Amino acid sequence: MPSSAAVRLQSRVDKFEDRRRELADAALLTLADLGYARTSLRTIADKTSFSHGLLHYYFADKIDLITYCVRRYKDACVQRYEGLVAEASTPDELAAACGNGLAATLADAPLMHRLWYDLRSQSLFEEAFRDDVAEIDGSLQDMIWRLVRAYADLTGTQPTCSPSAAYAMFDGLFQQALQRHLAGSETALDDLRDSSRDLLPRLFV
Amino acid sequence: MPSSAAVRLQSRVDKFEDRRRELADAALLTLADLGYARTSLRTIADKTSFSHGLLHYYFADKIDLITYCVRRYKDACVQRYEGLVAEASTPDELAAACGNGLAATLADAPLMHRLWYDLRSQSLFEEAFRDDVAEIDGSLQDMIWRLVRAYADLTGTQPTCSPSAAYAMFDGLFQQALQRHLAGSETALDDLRDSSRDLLPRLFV
DNA sequence: GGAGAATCTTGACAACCGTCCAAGATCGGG
DNA sequence: CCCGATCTTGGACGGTTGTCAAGATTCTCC
Repeated sequence: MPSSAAVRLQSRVDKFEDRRRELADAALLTLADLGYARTSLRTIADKTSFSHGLLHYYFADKIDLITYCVRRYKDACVQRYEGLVAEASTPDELAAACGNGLAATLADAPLMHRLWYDLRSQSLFEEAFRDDVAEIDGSLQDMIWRLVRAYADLTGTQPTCSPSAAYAMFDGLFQQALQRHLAGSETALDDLRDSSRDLLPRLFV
Repeated sequence: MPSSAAVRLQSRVDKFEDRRRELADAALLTLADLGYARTSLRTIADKTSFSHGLLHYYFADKIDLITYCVRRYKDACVQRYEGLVAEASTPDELAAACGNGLAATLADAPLMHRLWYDLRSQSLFEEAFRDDVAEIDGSLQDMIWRLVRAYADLTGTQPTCSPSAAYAMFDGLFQQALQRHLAGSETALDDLRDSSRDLLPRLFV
């Protein structure tokens, strides 16, 4: 049983963490709208009801804030996608679910994905982003690889490419679809659905 | 035969264009080093021997400068890659040349490619970049598709994916390799070589 | 209920940005 | 050689940024 001091400490930490989440969720809207480079702590504060000092009270700096935001979102994203893909019982069903899942994920919150790619690009320049980006990339790669292995189980065959290559190709399709979708293309989502459905079997030849 | 006035005008325009190129090439070094968001016209001026006013004399604004720079580089890049791939006479040779070419391109100037991906990400937020990015993307997609068709000719088969999907997948591999290469991975180049060599035949099943 | 810690607001600060401009340097044709 | 066009410089301006600290407010616990 924890001491009462420990309980107090815990609840204080929880409260701090809750508030962080609250601020992050509010900030995420502005961040997703304007992107990393164009968003200042002041802009975020103006668009919410918080003061700019408060953000600095809960987050060490801009980098701390944005990585917290994106990490939070991507976790939810992976979890959601896993659900969409879990039910397939034949290879074709799984391939279709893969395409549908990616298209649905993209359609659901394109601006969030845009922010993710923004953050990943920034990490190529800003050392401070690298670790968090690598971790998110890793979780996405795992997500894709679970999909590939599920397909392998259903077909009784073995994939002929590495996990990172599989992730890279799906990611390329997804990123291009996002780009076209945001540019107003009507067919971007359907193309993503088709091309990612077709990609899955290609990984086994 | 042009009038003497026209000759003078022409030479003046040429001179202006030459100077633009000269400034752009100098700016490109700093831009590739720091990325779009972190680079100001003043920083560029400091790192070169030009004044910041001069940059503004030859380029309307920062966007004008950076798009000019990247477009200039990517043109050279496409031309170079085409040469590397032109000589293959069997499907396997072509696939190998494809992988070697991409790896060589990446190894040659990773910072330039980093800048390109930075620019492309910014274009998702900044309307002003869209047209130039779309044009560069188009030329890269054409480059890849010429490769795919050459492979089709050598094998006597037909590709089973769209030009944009083919480009997206190669681009995904390339981007991931860049990311890992810059993070210090020893195997990134070899992995790119292998995975892109393997990708080519996958597009025909 | 009041002392002390926490949460939050507000304003100030220096640094930096893109832009613009006036004045000096340089060049080229007459 | 000189004059006007072109090129280049460097500084001034208004605006924005991240950071910080001092004070106001709220909460917690005795």
